[in-house]
Amino acid sequence: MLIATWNVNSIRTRLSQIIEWINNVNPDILCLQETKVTDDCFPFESFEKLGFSVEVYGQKSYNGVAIISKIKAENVKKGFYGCKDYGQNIEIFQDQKRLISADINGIKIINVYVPNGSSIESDKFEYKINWLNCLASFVEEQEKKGEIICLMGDFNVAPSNLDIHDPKKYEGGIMASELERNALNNVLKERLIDSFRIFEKNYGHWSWWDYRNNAYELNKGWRIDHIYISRGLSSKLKSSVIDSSPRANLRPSDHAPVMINLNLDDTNLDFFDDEDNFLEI
DNA sequence: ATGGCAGAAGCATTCTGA
Repeated sequence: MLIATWNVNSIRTRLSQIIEWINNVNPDILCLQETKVTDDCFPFESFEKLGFSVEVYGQKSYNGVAIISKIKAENVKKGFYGCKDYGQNIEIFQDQKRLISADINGIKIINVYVPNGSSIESDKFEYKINWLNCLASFVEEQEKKGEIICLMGDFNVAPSNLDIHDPKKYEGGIMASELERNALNNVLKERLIDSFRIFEKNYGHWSWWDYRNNAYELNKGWRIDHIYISRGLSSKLKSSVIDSSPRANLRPSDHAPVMINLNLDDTNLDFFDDEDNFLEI
């Protein structure tokens, strides 16, 4: 089963590119961020005529998330709920449509568009940290219920300096600060694994390139789009890749899709064989 | 160091993104 995430930076502007990508890659689940449309304007038919079901949680101009899936999503929930450890009222997050979750194939799919935060000094930065803390509580509750989780999306955080083309230049700044990394690690704890880092340990793999300064042509990128999976799913994980090819399109999104392949059929796939040390991360 | 680019709203220019 192929599961993908892609910040498309406007579903309407990117629609033909997304359809082309689906036809090439044939994902089973595609989580989108920054759709930038109200739900009544979402182009449902373009996906439904390809046999996908569509769940959306959008707003005008900003944010917006969607789950496109071959198997119909069950128990679809829009926004945070049940964040018991989070002290503040979750109502403050409801006006920004940044999270949608659903059950597909026995997996709790959680699709997030984490706030950017603007700059460390900004009020938006505080909002970002609070949002991540609320997400930590949300994931905690899901885990307590015994859910097997696949948490993916645009996190707007580079987990380590290996995930930034010039870590010295951006050290301590937005998407690279210790506060953000700690907040992200508090979401993951020991329960969720960065699927990409199971296979690739080295510097030099990006999911986002700034539109400015020829960043894509110069390959000056960041890895800020992630797919995190429950440890219990790790034995099913066959691959995790960033498909940078759509970033070379005319009028591209500034983000590339990221995807994993899960082998849900073969329950005997041994993840800890003699050659591999995948979980030593 | 600064501004560079892109999208939406809406029709000039501002806001936001990362």
